[in-house]
Amino acid sequence: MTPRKNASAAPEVRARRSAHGEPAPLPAAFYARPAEAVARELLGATIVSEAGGVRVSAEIVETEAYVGPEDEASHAAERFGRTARNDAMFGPAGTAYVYLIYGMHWCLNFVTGDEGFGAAVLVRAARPVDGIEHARARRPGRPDHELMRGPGNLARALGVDAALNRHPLDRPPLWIAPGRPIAEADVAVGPRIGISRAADWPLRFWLRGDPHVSGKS
DNA sequence: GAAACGATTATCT
DNA sequence: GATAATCGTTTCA
Repeated sequence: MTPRKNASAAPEVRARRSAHGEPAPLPAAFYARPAEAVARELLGATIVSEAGGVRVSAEIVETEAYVGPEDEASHAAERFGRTARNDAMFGPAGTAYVYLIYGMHWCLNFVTGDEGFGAAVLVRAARPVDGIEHARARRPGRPDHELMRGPGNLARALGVDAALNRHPLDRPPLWIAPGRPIAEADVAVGPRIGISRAADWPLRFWLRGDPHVSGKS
């Protein structure tokens, strides 16, 4: 059987700026492509969160792609179908999918591909840029390079929880702006972390050698 | 219904 | 390296 086609149109994404000098958010078209391409290109992009009324921004340094119904490690794998938990993953590209793992940690994902397809990018780690004092307050006792290291920690430091499930990622209180371009030589690719099925698929992307990346230090 | 598990993290030995 | 924390979802009877 032929797998359903994911969207593949490559949008022209330029870092336009608003009148206030801030980069315009990435448009929905950026996300309406295969999850692995979006995951790679999100490296170096900026997350801005105003959740909780305080502003925190960070540069994405680690992502994972969950590529569609054939991906057995995905919450949107074919054997699950569309359920109450994973429903947001089938929503429009460029919206958030936020879920609770191990009963205590929120994980932030960006929905990719065609609406109804079921793919997303998990944001695993970032480097705090602005509002780091607020991130420290949410992660007391942690050194700065661990504030957003790991998906649960990142969500905590940014104030992300279920209230942001399905939120469009081009507007407050949570949006993504283009960041610095990352050369291919600085990008590492390998298997995803913490999964048992499709454990060898190389769908994790990170900045080589960056101390804010999760995993072994 | 009941039991097991999970896209994790912190802490203990 | 091993394990507790903690709860919604999934799996099994």
